Amino acid sequence: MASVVDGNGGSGGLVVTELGHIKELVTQLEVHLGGSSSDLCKHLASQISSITERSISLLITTSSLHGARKRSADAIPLSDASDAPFVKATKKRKTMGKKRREVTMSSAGGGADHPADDGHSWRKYGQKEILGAKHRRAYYRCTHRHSQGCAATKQVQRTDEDPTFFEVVYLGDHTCVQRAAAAAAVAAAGQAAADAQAHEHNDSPGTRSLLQSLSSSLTVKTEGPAVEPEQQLLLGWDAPAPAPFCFSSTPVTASGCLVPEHSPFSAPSTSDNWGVSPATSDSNRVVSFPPFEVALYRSSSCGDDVQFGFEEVMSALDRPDGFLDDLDIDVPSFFE
DNA sequence: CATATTTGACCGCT
DNA sequence: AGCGGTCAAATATG
Repeated sequence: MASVVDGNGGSGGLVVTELGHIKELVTQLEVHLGGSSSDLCKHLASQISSITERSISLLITTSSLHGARKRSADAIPLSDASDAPFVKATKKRKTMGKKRREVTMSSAGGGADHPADDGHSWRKYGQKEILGAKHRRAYYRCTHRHSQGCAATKQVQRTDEDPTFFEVVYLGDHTCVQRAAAAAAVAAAGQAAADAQAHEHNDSPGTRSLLQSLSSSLTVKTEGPAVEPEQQLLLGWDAPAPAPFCFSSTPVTASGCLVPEHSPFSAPSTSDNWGVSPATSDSNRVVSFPPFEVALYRSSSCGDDVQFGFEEVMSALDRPDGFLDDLDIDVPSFFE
């Protein structure tokens, strides 16, 4: 399932969070069981199922990290998300202790040779054949490494199982101010959506790939090649919220990431909890986000930004250092 | 010309 | 010694 791994041992915390969600959902389900809305019950049930799967997967992934942390070649994980060893210290900078986050995502629209844009600008600095892997791994660093000393890097590698998916490992936090890119992405998405709306049967490849790119950039790959929209929720997003990102001016429904047109927020019942960023210059385009993780974990990395690229949100899902460490559990022993 | 990518060499770790 | 990660010169791109 959701292959998002926090290398600082936050998985236990995530699992706890997920289990909390499950409990909450079960409670709701109980309330509605005798009631009128069988649809609601179905919805809740599928939420529970989906979150449970995520939790299980988290546990599996984590235990494979714990148990087979030596070399990647012999540690073929159940999910394809953890085949890389921990980043090792090399020449210049110690990378040990960097935050590590793994995401599996589909290729940018139409099977490009790179995953969808994540809102940051990256500069490739190397690639390597990796033992035991079918595809080479590419290494990227933040474009602003020199100008702003941003130490964020990422590694991108096609998965063995499905070459249209990429495993992306993010290392370190962005310390750069990267608002332009995110704003551009949002604006572009809004523009593309506006275009699509204007010409109803717009099939222009440019627009399509832009939208595809956007939507796939917002998808955390879960278990298999075929991903249910229900399962594409990012870890920890609150239950009834259908999508991690909502662009109020984008009427396109793609992969459950974008919302129906007239409702600014598609979350039916909890939308009033959502934080709303007021800040795109165009008042028509508003980025909204569920309050929970973003409010709680939105950390330091990019300052006071009001918009969230994919990376920002993934970052927001991370706990600040030390936070919830007390809740960290020894997953393998927890399982036994 | 500035900036990005490619690619073999290099380095540190196991 | 082998591997993965990075450097940096050469090359490509705009």
